[in-house]
Amino acid sequence: MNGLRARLDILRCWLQDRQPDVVGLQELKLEDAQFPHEAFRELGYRALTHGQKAWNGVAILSREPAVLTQCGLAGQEALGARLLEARIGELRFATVYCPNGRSVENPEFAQKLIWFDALIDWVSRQPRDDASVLCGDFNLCPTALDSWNEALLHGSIFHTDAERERFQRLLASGLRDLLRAHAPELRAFSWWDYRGGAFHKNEGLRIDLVLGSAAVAARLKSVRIDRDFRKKQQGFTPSDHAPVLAELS
DNA sequence: ATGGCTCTCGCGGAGAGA
Repeated sequence: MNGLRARLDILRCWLQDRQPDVVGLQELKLEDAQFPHEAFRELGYRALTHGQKAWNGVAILSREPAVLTQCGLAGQEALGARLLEARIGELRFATVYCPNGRSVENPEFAQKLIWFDALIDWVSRQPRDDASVLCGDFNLCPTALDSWNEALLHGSIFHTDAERERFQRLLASGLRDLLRAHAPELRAFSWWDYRGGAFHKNEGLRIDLVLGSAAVAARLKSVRIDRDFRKKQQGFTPSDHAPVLAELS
């Protein structure tokens, strides 16, 4: 996202073009009082928000009424506003902005792992038979297939065994990586660095994921990464992340 | 990738992102 205020125009284009029912947003970089509810209301969406000044921040947009069920990850508030969950009809929908970690040597990396442990605890306590979705910016590549250059980057940030072990524990708690459920061997990225022409060289990472419970996976029709919106749209600067779209029956 | 963009805060340039 890189800031909702800076990306509101291109987000509006995307909502109008793709017409999603429910959306998870990450990296709002604004306080709740600054959230542009009216802009979304005009497009038919209501919003739940968990923001903070300048950094982080998550939101859920929906056409149907949403009931807030979780705001923030318990015990991890010091790492910022990074988790929000709501019930929308029969669907439990959570979105996360997982910590970056900066580098393996940085103290923030250890904090990232602890944050993931808290996320796994929270997910593990949820009912197994729910239709539930957990989506967002996970700031890790689940497997070698999800990186443009595993040989170069293995062991560095997003590519460590410690991060991947956390991700496997999330899956073990009863979630499927929906893009992999739909396309086990597909090489597809969701993020490309702004610098050095990385997008045009397809030097990207798949770090933006939609996870779903068995009940959701059974209803899965398609998942795709909306690469077109990593490009400039109507003169509006894109995020360095592309949206990920999952279609359920 | 030893950091070549693009944000935020706040009025210059530092810090964060991934």
